[in-house]
Amino acid sequence: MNSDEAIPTISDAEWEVMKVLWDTPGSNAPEVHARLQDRRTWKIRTVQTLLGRLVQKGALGFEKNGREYLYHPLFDAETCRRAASNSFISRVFDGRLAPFLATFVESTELSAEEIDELKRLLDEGQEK
Amino acid sequence: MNSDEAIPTISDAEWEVMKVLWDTPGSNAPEVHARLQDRRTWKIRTVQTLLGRLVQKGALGFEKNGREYLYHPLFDAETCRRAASNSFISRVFDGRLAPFLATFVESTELSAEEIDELKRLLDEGQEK
DNA sequence: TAAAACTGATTACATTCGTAAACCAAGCCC
DNA sequence: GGGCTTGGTTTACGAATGTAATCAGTTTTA
Repeated sequence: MNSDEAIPTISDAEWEVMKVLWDTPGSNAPEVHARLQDRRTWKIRTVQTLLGRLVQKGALGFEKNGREYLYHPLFDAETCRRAASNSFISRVFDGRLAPFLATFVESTELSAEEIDELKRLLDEGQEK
Repeated sequence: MNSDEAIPTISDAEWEVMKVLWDTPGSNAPEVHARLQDRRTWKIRTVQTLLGRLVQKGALGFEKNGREYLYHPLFDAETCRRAASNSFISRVFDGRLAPFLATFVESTELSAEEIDELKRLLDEGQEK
């Protein structure tokens, strides 16, 4: 799994494809297409275009297996999510996490259970 | 301040302009340009284009003052940030906030002070 | 009052993105 | 063995984005 190279920028539509391949790496285009059925109404051509672009960007790799291509992520999900999060927080919240979290807390979009879970997470972080 | 209408989608570059106008609403193009000097090397033409697009999108309004236009946001910052955050979290984290926060906690990108602040925020949310 | 300076409007142009259709090669079916 | 099916490659095309240059109107200035 690559970790040194610059993490490519992944577009909205491309995220869906990446998520499928993190879940089941080594899928070919029809398989990815099938696994997106419930969320997106994309034609298989659309999925192939996205796969091709992700390969070009260096986000995906593939091996040929006979005439089919088996795609797999070149970066793990954590790495990509972290990069996207940092970029988002810095763009919208000037890099400050607290105001971001405050947005959710104040708008009561969090259940009591979620709040507990988040507090537990923070506790764990503090112990390290 | 508008709050009923659909919140427009604001692009990366446009966020910078919005942030200036939330800070000092009623600025004209040259003023916005000046306030961006430290962060961006945009020409004033670029800033004017962004202002125009934001007006078109319904994110900004303006009044004429003689020959100059004074721009002001039509949505408050909280509203826009919340919309952007929801969209981001649902795109990248399938709508679940905990994994997002875990990303930051695990990567030790948070100082002890920040963790304390976040916990305090969560406590406040819980009291409501 | 004619030129200079300031401000906004219109037009431009290359990239990226969303969404494919068209085209082509390799197996498979009869 | 010549289509039909399946899988991938190339090309397309409009909207959004980043980044302006040019044009035009107004006010100030020499």
